[in-house]
Amino acid sequence: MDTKKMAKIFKALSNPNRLELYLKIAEAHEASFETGGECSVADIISCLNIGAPTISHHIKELSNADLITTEKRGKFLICRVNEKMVTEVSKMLTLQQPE
Amino acid sequence: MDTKKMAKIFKALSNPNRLELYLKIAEAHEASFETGGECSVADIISCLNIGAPTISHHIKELSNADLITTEKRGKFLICRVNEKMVTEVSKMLTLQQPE
DNA sequence: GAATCAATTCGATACTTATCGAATTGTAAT
DNA sequence: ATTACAATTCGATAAGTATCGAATTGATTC
Repeated sequence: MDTKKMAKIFKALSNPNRLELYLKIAEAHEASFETGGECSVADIISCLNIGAPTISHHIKELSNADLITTEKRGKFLICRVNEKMVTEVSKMLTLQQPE
Repeated sequence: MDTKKMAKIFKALSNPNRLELYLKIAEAHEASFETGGECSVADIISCLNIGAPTISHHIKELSNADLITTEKRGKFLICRVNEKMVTEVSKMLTLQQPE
């Protein structure tokens, strides 16, 4: 991964509200027994105190950085973490060699 | 670590030039046999194509986010990665439990 | 098809910030 | 003390962005 792409990923996580979005999605991913590993935008809106347009914008940034994937299901937009990307970034941060 | 602090760390890495600064310092850290694990601001200036004032600013941001530590030695400012912080962030990113 | 709810788009605003050149401080060498 | 070099501070500018309210699209239900 080049540094430009890497910087984009960190930028996506650099806003406190957006980071909370990511963490919420990541928590749903961890608690996959209860949640199925997924999390709708509506869930996020109801638990964070910011407007829907802003959240929509943030979701797009996370998705654009390939940190999450999204899937439209009926009225809802379902979000999941892109586990592969996240672990890759985590390793680059600590300069670990890819396997 | 709270999300605000975490966001600050990611913000520090969200600028491509600043990320290159960090990676340069981190590489010196890895290659500690040759470099002693350290890296001066002068080194960085000579290998990146941006002005000294900008670099000074970036160094301060990295340091402010506790990603690096600095130490004045003679005319030079010596930078090192704060390994502890980096591994902690890396774990939070992937939601690993602290040990 | 009217009403409802999820989500997005649009336009505007206020705020932040990356970068620069010029000037300054601080340290070391001559 | 003068010169030289490392780094910082200052002031300015241009670009980016987080957020909002209003309006819109798209899907579901009645």
